[in-house]
Amino acid sequence: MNTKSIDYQLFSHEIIQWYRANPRDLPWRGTLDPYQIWLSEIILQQTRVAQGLPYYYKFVNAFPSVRDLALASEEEVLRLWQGLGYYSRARNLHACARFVWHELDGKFPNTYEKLLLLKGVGSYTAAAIASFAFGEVKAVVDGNVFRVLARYFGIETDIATGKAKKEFEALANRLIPVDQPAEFNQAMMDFGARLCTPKNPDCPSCPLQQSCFAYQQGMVKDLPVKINKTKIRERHIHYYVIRCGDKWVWKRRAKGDIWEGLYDFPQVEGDLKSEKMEISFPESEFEAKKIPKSYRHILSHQRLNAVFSEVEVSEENMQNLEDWAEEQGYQLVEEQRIEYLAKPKLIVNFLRDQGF
DNA sequence: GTCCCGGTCC
DNA sequence: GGACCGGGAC
Repeated sequence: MNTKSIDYQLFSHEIIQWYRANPRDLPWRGTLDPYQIWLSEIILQQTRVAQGLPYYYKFVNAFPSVRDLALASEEEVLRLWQGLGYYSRARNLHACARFVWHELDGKFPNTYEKLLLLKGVGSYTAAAIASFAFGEVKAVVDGNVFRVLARYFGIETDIATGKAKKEFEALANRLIPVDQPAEFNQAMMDFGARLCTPKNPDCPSCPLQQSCFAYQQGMVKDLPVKINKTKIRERHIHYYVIRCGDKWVWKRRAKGDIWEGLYDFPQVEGDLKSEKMEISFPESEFEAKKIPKSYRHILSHQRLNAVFSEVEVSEENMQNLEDWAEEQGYQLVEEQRIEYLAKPKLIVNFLRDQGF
């Protein structure tokens, strides 16, 4: 860190001044309702505002209060979350709403420490709710804050480490003014999202340029330091789309893999993109028709290569199919109910190509 | 296509 | 520290 004496007040003052002139107009700002603030923060975890915004509207519309969310089913919540990714957020959101409604008399915890005990609420989200809804003096540290502080103060600690988390939280909590914690937190995030951006930050119009370590040292593009060592796993999946009459065979994905709780199809997975990945039916031989188009679906840590085969089962084999599905833990779903299943993006894309 | 972005949990 | 998603910039 820059060891020259640090003017904490100058930094905080300038950030807040900048924010007052350049606030983002977001629907959850201006409310003090912890439910709406919590909802927006969970949706925005790992998600850009532009992507999260339509989901925020869908959710406040469908579930205007924590009670409405608590009384919904998990399937309903997952379906509304469909396409947003990181589905554990939706499962935790629902579990948390139930907890608040049934165990806490519908009242959100009102301190940072108590908020931290909620599922899906970590240090960032707890600080956000505590400061925005309850005026607690607790600094948020998200990706924006890491970047702004690393650049301005010249901190070279790898932000992927636990050490960095402690270090940046300590610094942010020294910077946050006791008389306007919420405004400071909003300001830091907006400043990082709109001016001090990851690529091509707008240094020429930055009010902190003169005292910014990175700018003065020509290190803006080198900070923050983030050592990415996530290795990407390649997977090959052969999906079987099995139909009988107007019923389709679906599989609810289990714990311990991607897309937990969402629906896709019976599948076989192989190391190579072998044509040999075949699903085994009990007795009858059903013909699988390969769909020519293959799909590549990229996650942060996996590359999925998916192919699909269609299996048309004649109606006289319905009972046979039902028995087999039951035994395998699959579900038969009528065609008109498919749109209500929560499905991964890959499956939504596939269905779209099939005309659904 | 390739690279980059981001909170919480286990 | 690694697993968890999808989209946007280039």
